[in-house]
Amino acid sequence: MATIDDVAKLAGVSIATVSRVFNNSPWVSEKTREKVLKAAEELGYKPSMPARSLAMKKTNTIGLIVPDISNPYYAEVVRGIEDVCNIYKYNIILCNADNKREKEFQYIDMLKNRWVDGVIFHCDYFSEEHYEVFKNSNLKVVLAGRTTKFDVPYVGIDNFKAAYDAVNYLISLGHKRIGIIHGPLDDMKETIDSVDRLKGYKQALIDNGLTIYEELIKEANFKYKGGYKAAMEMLKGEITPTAIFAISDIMAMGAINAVFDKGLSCPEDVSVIGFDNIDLSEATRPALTTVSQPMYEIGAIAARMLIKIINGEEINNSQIILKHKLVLRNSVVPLRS
Amino acid sequence: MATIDDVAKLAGVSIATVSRVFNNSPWVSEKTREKVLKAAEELGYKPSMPARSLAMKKTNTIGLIVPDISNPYYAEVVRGIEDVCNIYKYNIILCNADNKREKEFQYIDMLKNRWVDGVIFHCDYFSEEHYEVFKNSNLKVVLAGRTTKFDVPYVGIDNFKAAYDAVNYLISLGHKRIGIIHGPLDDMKETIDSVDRLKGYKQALIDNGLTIYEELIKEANFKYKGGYKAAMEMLKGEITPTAIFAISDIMAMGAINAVFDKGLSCPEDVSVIGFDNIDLSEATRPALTTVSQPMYEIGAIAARMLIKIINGEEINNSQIILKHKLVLRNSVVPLRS
DNA sequence: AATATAACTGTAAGCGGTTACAGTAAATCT
DNA sequence: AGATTTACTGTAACCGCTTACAGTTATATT
Repeated sequence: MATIDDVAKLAGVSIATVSRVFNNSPWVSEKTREKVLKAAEELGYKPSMPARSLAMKKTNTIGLIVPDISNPYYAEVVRGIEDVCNIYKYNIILCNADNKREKEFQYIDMLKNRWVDGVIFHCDYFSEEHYEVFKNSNLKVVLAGRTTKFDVPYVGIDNFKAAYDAVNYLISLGHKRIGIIHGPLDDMKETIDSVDRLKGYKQALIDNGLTIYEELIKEANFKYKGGYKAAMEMLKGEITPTAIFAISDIMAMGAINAVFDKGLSCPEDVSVIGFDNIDLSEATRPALTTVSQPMYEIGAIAARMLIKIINGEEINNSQIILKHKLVLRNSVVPLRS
Repeated sequence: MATIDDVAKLAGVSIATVSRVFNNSPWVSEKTREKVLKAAEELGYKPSMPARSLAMKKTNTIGLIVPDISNPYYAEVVRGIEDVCNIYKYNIILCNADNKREKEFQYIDMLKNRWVDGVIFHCDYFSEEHYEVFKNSNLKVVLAGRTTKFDVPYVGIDNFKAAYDAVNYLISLGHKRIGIIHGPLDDMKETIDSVDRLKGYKQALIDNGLTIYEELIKEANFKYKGGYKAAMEMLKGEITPTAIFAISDIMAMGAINAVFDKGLSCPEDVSVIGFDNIDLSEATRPALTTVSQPMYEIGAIAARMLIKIINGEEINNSQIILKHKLVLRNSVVPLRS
């Protein structure tokens, strides 16, 4: 690979001048600029990022930590991030934390050593420990799809409200025995999707004077099979639901199939409502009614915010709650009397 | 951030010694090693990757170019890559080429400037131009999920054979009017998934003495909606299929729903077979019969191969064809007579 | 004409590491 | 005891780039 020295030699100038040309410094005569560009062209020269990073203490790289890239929700968030990074010439180091705390910290460490300009962090729960680590390493960070009580920028949604709305909608259609399939709860800490959504569910029941049946509250793992099993158990119980709220679309797909495999029909016997509004949520039969999260925007806005922070620009509001909305399809109907 | 100098000073040794400690050189006394480690600990020192990359001309980074990360197929391949890179301490720069040639080349250029140690390239078609670019830049590359006639390492499957097997299976069950939903053909170049699978489809029909109906050959875009529309059109035609081969599971999901929405039933009236065996292929009702690709392995093996190449290890076979297999579920039944 | 200014260009010192080579002290050999 | 080897440690050059500062011209000002 040709280096800046080669170009300088061939163009008959100093390396400083070559550098200036490639950094669009205005203090270069047109003639020199052309000479340099021609020499560079001839040698196929492009500045070396590692060298440049070292000299400028800037890598034009951001780290991206997600729990599981094979989950369609995250994949869509990543698309949003990718698109804006592309515009601003940032590159992304992908870190799949595999839902493990330990791996998250490993990755944070690694990203720090790599001098990434910032990181977008999509975790299940932003703990005090996380906060400390980021603060001490003065790594710039913004949370995607997650909120927190700490003073850290984020862009997410109001999970409590979203769940509340979903359940309220079911109640408004006459449903009284409403089941929920949630995810791992992790000590009931706030700002965990599962916890907030479960709370929203309960609050909606309470506010409408309905009973909370523990038998209708099941935990699963955010996967298709988990949703299927949880729904199956619920349907086998004493108290059977007339509607099920699954806190991810994938789990809702499992629930719908469980309803069928139990010999019942959806939505006639049991309504099912999901969460996320992934691409495939319209592919189920019945098509899935769900709470839509703006996944792409979460990613895009988080990326844009991070880049602003990196550039030292002023941010008016660094804790952003995006709007969710109900997407009505066919998996939910009024309770038949 | 503490530098090697700080550590050297605090430990009372030279920077060379510190470097040796961090590179596990055997020529350091135990006492010195401990001193250095303690000093490093105290300062929170970790070697800077950019500096190290520059000095060693090695970044421990690989580039990963995929057409679309939000496609579950790629997501799974990426998981395989991620897992082995993690083991060997490589990091991944994610490049979403968005199915655009131009972006692919842009990314290749960028990866070169970043001195990545190698790239895993998952493209639709590995052209001569690609070949030249990689050869001239002497960037190490291995193709994932793609084969080529060029002398470039790859790990993929035999798409022709896989499609042939799928269609042959349908024929063995008595089907004669078999439709196919393929993807973009791009001038019928070989080693493009769509082209090879379409050829396999045709060959199976020919070898069994069956007619090829042009009306039963539809193009779509590898998405759910595309599969739905293509199937819909096919079912509205003069000659209606008794079985449909969709060359991706997502499109097969669309096809199944099209069958239902046409007032027919699957598999009783129309059998549907997919391709890939993504996670959700068991979530459809009927559960999808499909040709399984070892997606995770494609990624994992490609990554392992690339790392070997980077390390200059000898590779006995650098063009690997993995086995596909039929996964029989419920969306295909024998033709009723 | 002498001086000040503007418009460039080059020199050299970093950035934070690695590593060839040289140097030193202790241990072993003859 | 002197020579040789072993085990470690330090010096300094280098990786490819940026940039402060110091020139060097050419042009404008007085």
